[in-house]
Amino acid sequence: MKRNRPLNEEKRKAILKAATVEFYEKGFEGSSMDTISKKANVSKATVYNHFKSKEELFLSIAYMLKDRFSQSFRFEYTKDKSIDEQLNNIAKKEIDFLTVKENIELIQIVTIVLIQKNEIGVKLLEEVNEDNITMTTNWFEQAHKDGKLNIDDSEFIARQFIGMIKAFAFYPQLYGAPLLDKKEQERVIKKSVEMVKSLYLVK
Amino acid sequence: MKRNRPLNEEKRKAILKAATVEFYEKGFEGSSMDTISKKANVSKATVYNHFKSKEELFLSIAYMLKDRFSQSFRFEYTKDKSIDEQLNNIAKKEIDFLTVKENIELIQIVTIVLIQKNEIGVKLLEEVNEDNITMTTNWFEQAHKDGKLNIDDSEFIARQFIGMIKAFAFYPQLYGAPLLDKKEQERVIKKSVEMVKSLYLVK
Amino acid sequence: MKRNRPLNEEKRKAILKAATVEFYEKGFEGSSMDTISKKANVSKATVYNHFKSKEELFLSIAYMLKDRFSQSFRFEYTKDKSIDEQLNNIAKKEIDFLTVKENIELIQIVTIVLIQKNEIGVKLLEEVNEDNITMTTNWFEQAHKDGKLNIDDSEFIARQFIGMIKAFAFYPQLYGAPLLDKKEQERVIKKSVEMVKSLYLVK
Amino acid sequence: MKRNRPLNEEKRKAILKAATVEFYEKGFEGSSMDTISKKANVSKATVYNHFKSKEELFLSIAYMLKDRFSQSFRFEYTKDKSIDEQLNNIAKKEIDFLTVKENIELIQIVTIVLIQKNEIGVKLLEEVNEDNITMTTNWFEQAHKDGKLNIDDSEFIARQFIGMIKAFAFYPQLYGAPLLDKKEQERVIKKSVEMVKSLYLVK
DNA sequence: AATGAATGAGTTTTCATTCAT
DNA sequence: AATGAATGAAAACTCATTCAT
Repeated sequence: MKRNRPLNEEKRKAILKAATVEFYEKGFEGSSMDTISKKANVSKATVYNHFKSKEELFLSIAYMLKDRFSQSFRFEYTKDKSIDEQLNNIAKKEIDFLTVKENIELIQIVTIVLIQKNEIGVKLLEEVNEDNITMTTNWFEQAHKDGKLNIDDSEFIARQFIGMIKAFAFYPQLYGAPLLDKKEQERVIKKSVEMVKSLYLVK
Repeated sequence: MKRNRPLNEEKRKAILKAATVEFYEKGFEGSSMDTISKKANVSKATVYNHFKSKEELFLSIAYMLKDRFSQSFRFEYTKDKSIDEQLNNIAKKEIDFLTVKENIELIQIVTIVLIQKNEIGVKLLEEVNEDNITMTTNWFEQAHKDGKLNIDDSEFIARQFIGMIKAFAFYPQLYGAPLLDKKEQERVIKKSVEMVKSLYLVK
Repeated sequence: MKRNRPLNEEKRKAILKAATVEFYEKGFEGSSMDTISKKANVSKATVYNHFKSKEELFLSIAYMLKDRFSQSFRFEYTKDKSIDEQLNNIAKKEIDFLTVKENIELIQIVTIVLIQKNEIGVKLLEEVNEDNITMTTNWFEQAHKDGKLNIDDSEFIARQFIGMIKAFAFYPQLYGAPLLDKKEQERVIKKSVEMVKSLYLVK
Repeated sequence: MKRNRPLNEEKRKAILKAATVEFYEKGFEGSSMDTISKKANVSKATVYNHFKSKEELFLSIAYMLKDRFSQSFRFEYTKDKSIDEQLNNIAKKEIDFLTVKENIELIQIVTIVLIQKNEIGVKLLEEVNEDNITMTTNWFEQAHKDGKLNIDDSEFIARQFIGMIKAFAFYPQLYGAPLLDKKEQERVIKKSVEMVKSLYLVK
């Protein structure tokens, strides 16, 4: 008469959810398949039916992160909008992503593994970051070509710009600092844009 | 007649060395006292004679980091030198510390633990970071009082300045990027100083 | 195709049996889960699947003792039988329980733990003993009310009566003396009953 | 400059004292030479200089018990005093010994080991008990020869008499019950003597 | 005689994974 | 697909004992 137990796809989701919480709270090594299965209200063997190892379970979560990021961080240079407006948009997109609690948690999870160099997921987080830089680099390059910015090394500027944002909105949070509130977000955006304009804008 | 076996202080050092490597490679949870003792060529019980738990062993290493940092990151505002020169010095000190492989390794070790929120070493790394910011904030405040910089929130500027440096010289390395070479170091210093001057210098 | 290996309930029984022997031979502290699992022909982890700690395993055994005792030591005062007959019955019940080798072993196991004051099982053995005394006290009280025995403190008499029996049939055995044979049992019963009658019977 | 550390014989005593406490609190298996040496404020190696093993240390303590008992439990039948007076004396000696906290503690320590059948000290406690019984048996035999008591099996009576006393003053205490106070002691003595007289005194 | 340091063997317990049903 | 039960391997930590000084 065991009712109320999710089946199939529901079980899969329950496992992923439980695992995310568990990995976030205890890291990869600190988490146990036993606890995960209990939290998901599912037998341990069922976990193994869905994910063939702890590593694969972890990777599934990591890829959720990448997908989520890829979807939210898309933009292209356009002549139709001012440099100021476009820079503001880019900064906003970045910050929006980084001020969602769930995203930071996912990043923390993956970061631990990445730093531990367990090989798992290393490429993954690199990819996320490079997507980020590449996209921004392209934007700066085109702004340069369009004669709006005075730039010699677009990738350096891209890293500088993104770096400034992350310096306030990401790295501290990685170490447990609280997410930025609206006002702080706006200030960071404003200051980052100002910096680029002040240093590189063609007058 | 067992000769050639290091005694006492030497064993302690051997253990610390082995543990540093082990923690670096596998993180706190991933490392085992068994492996550490073997790498140090010492019995497991000896490790426990010197450090009464895995946690204490880890903390001993973590405190080495803090000491090392505290000693190398000291400076004060002076009217005798130009803003430019002083900013260059601060940036250089920061980067010098961050381009020593051993320091980055120690930071990585502590970072994992910090993110895992194992409570161990949480305060420690916070302290290191806050020392850093406080010292720089003070410097900016005094430069402001001295009428050289046009500033409203010194702490924000301090974080912006240190953040810029770390964006190139620390966070990527935390994720496994190679340490900066001399040329790159100089460029980062130059650009960070330029940014501050360009935004806040009183002309 | 591993056949012939007992499953489930059989394993549980095998573990309990092995543990009983082990605890009996070496006491709680002296026994190891390793040895127990080997004796039960079961992996150590299996032992832990069935009993979540050494302590719980021990308690399971201890409670078997209590149940066994509670079931065998029940009686009530009745006017339909003579004092002599009833006292004989009580003594016999007590002695019957104490001349079963398995019972003495269980008591020995629990006794060690009790004396070591490990808290485990302390209450348990107290309960067993108090059941014993309470039941007998009640009997004496009713015999007194019925005008058959001349008694001022029924609990003292109960302890005296049970104490006499145990002095021969329990305490020496606790220290390794052999169980009483039939003849000895009868003599102890006879003498204990005689003592009560001689001291308290209303003539 | 380490002062205040006892030397030589003092160290020996300190070790014995610490060990007694430790064995009492945790039993033989539960105690560790490490803790004992620390409690005695002495190095572990020093403990081994005085007692070549944990077992020997334990035995030294056990023999203290035997000596103490032998010295306090001596008496002989005499025609010069009444049966009543002599029985009272015997019971008193027994109870006096059993109402000294230290003695009970020593007995508890040895009992655990005895029950665990670690072989250590088995003979020892048997000896103590047999001394006890033998001495009392002799007394009863002579009282019988002297025509004062009507007895067929002096050893049985001796066990009955001593058993009655122990039933109140020893076994419960072995299990943690509080020592008897003066009034209780007197009552037990009185009732035990009464029992013997009532059953076996020649009128 | 005394000790600080060292150690091999052992302790309880947990884990990722497999297997029979 | 789902599960209860089983397990080998490894984890952190402790212990009685030895040895060089």
